[in-house]
Amino acid sequence: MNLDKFDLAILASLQRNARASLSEIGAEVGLSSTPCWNRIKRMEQAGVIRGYTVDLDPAQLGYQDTVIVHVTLDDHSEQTLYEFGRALADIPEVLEAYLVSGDYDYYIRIAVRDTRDYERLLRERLYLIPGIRHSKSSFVLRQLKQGRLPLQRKDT
Amino acid sequence: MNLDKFDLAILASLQRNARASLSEIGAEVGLSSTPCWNRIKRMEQAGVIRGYTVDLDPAQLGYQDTVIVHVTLDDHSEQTLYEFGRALADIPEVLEAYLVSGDYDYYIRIAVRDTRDYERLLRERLYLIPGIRHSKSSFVLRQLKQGRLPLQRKDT
DNA sequence: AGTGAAAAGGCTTTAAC
DNA sequence: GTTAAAGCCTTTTCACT
Repeated sequence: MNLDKFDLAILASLQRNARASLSEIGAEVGLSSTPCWNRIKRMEQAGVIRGYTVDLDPAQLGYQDTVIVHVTLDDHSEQTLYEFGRALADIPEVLEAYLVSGDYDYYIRIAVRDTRDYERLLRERLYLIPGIRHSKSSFVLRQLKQGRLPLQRKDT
Repeated sequence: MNLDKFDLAILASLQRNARASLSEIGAEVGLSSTPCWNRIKRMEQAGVIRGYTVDLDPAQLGYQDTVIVHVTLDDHSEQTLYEFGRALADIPEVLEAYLVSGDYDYYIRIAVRDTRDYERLLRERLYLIPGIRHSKSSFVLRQLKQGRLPLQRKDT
């Protein structure tokens, strides 16, 4: 899908505030609300826009800690991978999970209420998944950055 | 801040669709639009709601790959940490950065257009940051999960 | 606290450029 | 592709429970 500078400006505006009104967005990007609406619908249809969500403060919702877990599986068959993905999908505290190249097979980021909750999660959920050969946890001491996808034209 | 089941239901609704109207949210949670509006404003004020954003498809915006970089710094002084955080903040492709316990000091997730872009980023941006002792990159082969913070009462 | 109504404003469509 | 205008729906306030 081809996106011009107005589309990218609209996306950047939505990244900053997805609940802004169409006239606010239009004023930001230099367009009236009608073309903004048309462009947004087009991008939703095309799947460039996957949805709109809210940025919440984990600490105020009881999640004091973030843990990054590295996991290696016993074998690398498609079936094992699939089952591992399914098992992770069932654990609500798992916020991100990546299959990666390199020493470890998976990087998983989980939100935990505290260290007790972390211990419970590992014992009662993660370690019950069959096929885990090895895992290593790192507690997040500080989040240094939470960025948004940079939006600019490829040819600039 | 104390959140009751209605607050949590409103947040869950906003997680699913942050652009829903107040009447839609109200219908979902079993309230009229007025108390929904009041509760949302209260949660925005309190910082539970940090903002509203859009979920975009990175591939359609030209970012085909995700790389996770582990970085160790030369020393662990607060000043070095601060400067490293500042430098990362200036790199738009850095989407997440965590200071962690364990073998490595930082986990960084970056969005790259392709392997050439990755090489450029490392050489022209990341490796120019002073104080890096060691780093290791892992390419993401597949994203297995992208979850949202679980929202439920602590006492249930 | 919540509801419902009313005013103000914004969204979405149609039509015209 | 754009803008302008019309009708409708939503947001927001307010009075009342």
